[in-house]
This record gives sequence, C-alpha cells and structure tokens, in this order.
Amino acid sequence: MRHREPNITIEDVAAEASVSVATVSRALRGLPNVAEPTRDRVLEVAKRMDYRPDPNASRLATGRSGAVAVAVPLLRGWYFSQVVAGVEEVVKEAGYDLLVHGLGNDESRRRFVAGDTPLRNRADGFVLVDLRVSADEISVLASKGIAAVTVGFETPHYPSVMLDDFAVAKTAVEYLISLGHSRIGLIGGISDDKLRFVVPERRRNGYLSALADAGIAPVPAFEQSGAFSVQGGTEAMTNMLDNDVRPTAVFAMSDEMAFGAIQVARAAGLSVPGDMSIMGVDDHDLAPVMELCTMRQDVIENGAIAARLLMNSIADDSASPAHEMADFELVTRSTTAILHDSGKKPAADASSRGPVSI
Amino acid sequence: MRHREPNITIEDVAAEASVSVATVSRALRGLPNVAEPTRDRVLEVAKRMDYRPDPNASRLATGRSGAVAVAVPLLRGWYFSQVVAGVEEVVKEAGYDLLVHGLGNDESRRRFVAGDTPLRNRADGFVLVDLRVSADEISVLASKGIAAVTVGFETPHYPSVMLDDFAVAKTAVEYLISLGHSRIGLIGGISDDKLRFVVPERRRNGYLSALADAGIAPVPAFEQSGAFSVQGGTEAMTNMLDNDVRPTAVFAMSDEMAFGAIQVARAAGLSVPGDMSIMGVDDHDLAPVMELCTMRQDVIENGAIAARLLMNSIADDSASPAHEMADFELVTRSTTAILHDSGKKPAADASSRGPVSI
DNA sequence: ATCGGATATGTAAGCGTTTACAGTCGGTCA
DNA sequence: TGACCGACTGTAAACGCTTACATATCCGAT
Repeated sequence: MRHREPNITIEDVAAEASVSVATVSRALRGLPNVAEPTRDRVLEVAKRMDYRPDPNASRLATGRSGAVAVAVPLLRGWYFSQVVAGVEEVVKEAGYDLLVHGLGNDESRRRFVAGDTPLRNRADGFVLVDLRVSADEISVLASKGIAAVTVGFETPHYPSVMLDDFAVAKTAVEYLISLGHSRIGLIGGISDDKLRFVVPERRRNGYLSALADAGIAPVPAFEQSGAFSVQGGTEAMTNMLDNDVRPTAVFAMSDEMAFGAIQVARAAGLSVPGDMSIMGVDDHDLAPVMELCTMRQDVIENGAIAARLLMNSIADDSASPAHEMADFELVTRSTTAILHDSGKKPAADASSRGPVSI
Repeated sequence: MRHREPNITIEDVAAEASVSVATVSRALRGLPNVAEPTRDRVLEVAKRMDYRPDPNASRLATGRSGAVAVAVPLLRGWYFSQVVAGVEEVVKEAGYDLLVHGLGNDESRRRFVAGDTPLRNRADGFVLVDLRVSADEISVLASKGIAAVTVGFETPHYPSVMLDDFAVAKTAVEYLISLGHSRIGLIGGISDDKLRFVVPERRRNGYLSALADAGIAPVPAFEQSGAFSVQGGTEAMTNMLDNDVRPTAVFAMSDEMAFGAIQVARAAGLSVPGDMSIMGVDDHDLAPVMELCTMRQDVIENGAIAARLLMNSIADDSASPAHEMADFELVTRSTTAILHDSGKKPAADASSRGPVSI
C-alpha cells in the first residue's frame, strides 16, 4: 500500500547544484566559508528537491542525538503531564526532539538509573522527575558522563528545580492553625509510596514543624497515606474518618488527594469547610472549580525551567549545577474556614491569594 | 565536570571475543547461524564490557529508527495526556522509543502534515491525535510512505480508533430528554475551535438528531462554544445564563467543560441538578468526585489500541487500514435529575450520592 | 575418496552525514 | 614579480552498525 521511495541524499543535492557534498553541508548549516551565490544556489536546490537530511546519519557523524528524554514515574498523573508539557515547549523551541519514558515500576526505575536503559545513547540529556533513587544511584549516571537535570529532588551532581516542600507544607498548616484548627490531619505518601522520593518526607516535616511551633502534639492516626492520587485521597479520608477523634482540618500533599478527600468527607455527611477544612498543593486546573484552598505552584513553568537548565548543561557542562527553587503561594478558597466553634466568620482576608515569600 | 569517555564499539567486543563484528552483531540480535558456544561467549563478553550498541549507527544501517512519534494539539490537556500514556505503554513494551510532539498552533500543525516537520525521518510511525487536517493533507503524508494511525478522526489511508461521537452525543441527549428535559443546551467546540477537527461537529449532529427525534426544535442560543477546557466551559455557561430563556439541562462535549459549567451555574445560585442537569463526556478522573453524569470512554485504552494498530502497520503495511470503534457507556451520576417541575423525585437510580453544594 | 550441502564465520561494502585536510584562485605586499 | 594569505571548494576518512556475499568446516551420502 505505502511504499518508501528512496530518499534524496545530500549527494543528490550536491550533484544538482554542481558542488561537493561538503559545500552543501556547510551551506545548509549556515557555516562560514561559503560564497553567497553558492549558498543561495544550494539552498534553492535543496528546497526545490525537498531535501531532508537524515537525522540518523548526522547523529552518527556528530555523536549528538539532538534529543532530550524526560523520565517520569507515570504519565497519566496530572502533575507529571504538566511537567512534560513544560519541558516539551522549551525543548522543541531549541530544536530538540523529546523522548518520553514512563518508569512504571521499581524494576524499570532501578534499571534506568543503573544506566541499563533503552534510552542510553538516545538522548543528549535527561530530565528526571521525582525519581525515587538514591544519591549513589544518580552518581552512577553522572559518572557515565550523562547530562541530566532533576525535578522535585536534588543531587550534588546535577542542576535541579524543586519546591521548598518544607516551607510549602509549613505555610499551609500554619494557615490552618491561624484559622483556629489544632486537630489537623495529613494526607501524603508515607509508607509504601512508590512514586515520590523525598517530597512526602519534606512536606511531612513542614507539617510537623508547624504543629510544633504552635505547641500542638502530633497525632499519628491523623497521618494517612494517599498515594498522590484521587483514589488514594478517598482512602486516606476514609481511614481518617474511622478514628474515634477526627481532625477538623486536613492538609493533603496534592490537590488530587484533596479532591478525593473532599468527596469522601461530603459523602459522609460532613460539610466542607463547615465541619472540616481541606487544603491541597498544586493549584490543579480544577482547584478553582472545586473551590479548593491550595498551595499554588506553576508546574508547567517548573518543567520549562528544568528544560532550560538542561539545555545549558548540554551546551556547557563545566558550570557547577544550579539549584532553582520554584515559586509558590497560598491561594485561599472556600474549602477552608475558621474553626466553627470559635464562633467567628470564615477566612478574614477574603481577597484570596496572599502572595507568600519563600 | 562530566566528560564523555569513548564508547565501547562492536569492534571492541569482537576483538575481545576473538570473532568478527558480523558474528557479534548476529549473536547479540539472536540471529541464526551462530554456534551456541560462540553466542554464549559473545554475550558474556558484551555484558562484561557493558557494551551498548549505538542506536544511531544501527538506525543508519537499517533505515529504521525504532521510534514512534505521537502528535497532539496540546500536551497539558487531560484527554491528550491520557492518550499519550496509553500509547507509551504499548510502544515501550514493543521496544520502541516514544517521541512526543505538541502541535500548539495552526502553523506548526500545517507544517506537520505538509511533511515539513522536524519529525520527518525520526520515527517509523506516527500517532496523530485529533488533528484538524483535511483528508488531502493526510494523503500527502500517506504518499510519502509514512506509517501512521489516527485517533479521534479517520481517513481512508490510515488505521484509526475513534469514538462514535454521533452515538455518544445522541445517547446523552436522549437520556436528558428521558428525564423530562426539552430545553437542552450544548457546550462544544463550534466556531473557531483550534483543537478538534470533526469531533465537535459529529457530537453536535448527535445532539441535533436526538432533539429532532423527540420533536424538539433546536435553539441556536443554547449552543455555546467551550474550547474543550475548564475555562471554556465557564465562559460557555456564562453566555448560556445570559439568555432570556435558559436551558434546564446542558450536554457538554467533555467533562472538563462540564466542570467549568457546573462551577458557573452554582456560582450563579443555580442548583445542579435541581435547577439544571449537566452531563459531560470522558469520565475524567474527577468525574466521580464531582458526581458528574457522563459518557465514559477509556482514553488510555484507546491510545493503546492505536499504538497496537500502528505497530502492526509498521510490521506489515500491506493490510488495508482497520478502523476501530471505541467503547462508551452512559454513567449516571447526580449532576442530572428529572426535570423538577415534573413533580417527581431526582434521578431514579439514587444509588449515587446527593448533589454537592459548594 | 569425493562431492553436495548445511552450518558457521569472516570480509567488506554500504547507510548519509560531518569535518580535517588539501587544494585552487585571486589578490596583496614587499 | 613571486611569495603569501585569505576565502572558497573539494576529497576522503571517519562515525558504528548491518548484511550480502565469500569462505571455511564438518557431515553424511555416493
């Protein structure tokens, strides 16, 4: 049905333009030492013949692949798809291809960082998103001379962009405390989290720190794992409500978990925020629709920043790795309210979104 | 900082194993005509030396790139990220790389289908998702001998997987009619939709057909464009509510638009579904949370099906293109209810949860 | 013993670029 | 005027694989 006609090569163009292939190559790539008339003629001929350089040949010759790979734990999650979108934008702009690789399970993740990946040699650089790998493992990558940048965690070897998770969580919980809450639950990725590495731990520390500062003793039963998914959020809230004593507010480490939690709370007859305040992290597309109070970060932009760092690193790997901190801000919406038995009205600064400094 | 040490080549392995490069190549790829002991030795040596064939070299030699590219209008949307996830799964399984390309604007889209793309020659096949391109343009692609499969639309040239959009819309609207509604709005991508091709038109036809069958005259003002985004959904509903006469039910062509519509309706003081029933399409991750009544489709699975069709097509391009129809089903949830002035109780199958007030 | 034919291995010619190096050709400068 | 220089162009050797073809080896059959 379809049939592949022989492609036009640089030689065909050279013959047609009556020059050597070297000249064609130079002319096409804008290199110096090509007379203007010659260059014009070559360009014209190449265009007329609809010549496309074979990327594989030039990759072989140059040793560069002109591609960047992004590795994420899973592709279907909101967070990761946003990161990929951000990366893609700048990578494409820079003329690189974007390879996407989902690291679905521990095995593929392990092999990936061991350098035992199909991607080896296929990309000039990697964007590693929230990989749960040890510093040791990353240094293996680094020792193989592979350019990379990390998102959501940092290593000494590579540039990174990440959120100040501690501050994000602390800010959120402090806000809840300021509303009068003291029984505050946490939904995160605590025990057997397969996806995130240090993120849950850092956010938990921020949570604990805010409690400590307010002199509130942490309640173990208030901490539930939610696997960073809507589904996980529902399970976490279900467990939370099973307790004898329930929290009056919950901080979820992601909006998706918060969504699930809201659903379960309301289904159980609780009013949100009347009986329970709920916060998330991300400012998901649907956070405004759900009126979810959250800690905003611009995930797409973070992906873009990471990609730019990577491009720089590919161009010049001598610089010492830059570690960027992503912006965040508290966005107050109506899933949080002043603890009702305190008798006051809901959240004072109704103007919403007070910027937060890092 | 990092420095690229010379890679191990097939020649190094050959020397170490005291055989020719041809034998190494055959042994490593499991080709016949290699004595068992020889093969074992080569394998052992290759492993010991941590040899990785350079993909570019083998691509150049074979003419195959071992990669598949997926082109989507935009990466950050829920629908497209799900398709990509589905595609990635089977593509990776088959040992191919996945190239992702966002076709953000008309210009890049035009150039893409004109074959004037950086992706040309970079992939053995393409998955084209919801591209707004004419049959003519696609046939240009086909005439260049490029393997491809389409998602969301179909052409004579390529295999495809798509939803029966007409039936989906008609089923949805018939359901609303069965609940007693006759003033039924439509939120879709009508006029200047940059993203979808025929999908909005087909769904609109299903909508119109359902109305016609019920003897209901269509009201132009009930049709609003929503750009297939949450944001667009809010705008569409805003316009809808500006009319003198308001619909009592709305069918949105996607869940995301439905979410936006729900928000606006509730913000305007309307009860959903008390004053207005709303339906969507997709069964988005958050549809259960929002209790959204919707037409479910398994987007990830559709992406996977498309990828399988593509793999087949790459392996054997002689078969005439298969056109798969994706499954769908009506999922009743509590954003729809029997028209209240008909005096009956809300949606019969009350197995689901009550309306969510914000 | 000799031959035919598997089976196993090696040789070398691509694949389509890039790029170091070697010309060529005017013109400039002593 | 002859050496030299600079701008331009061409030649050909990589790049690291795959694979058609040639060769070598070992059998059993004649």
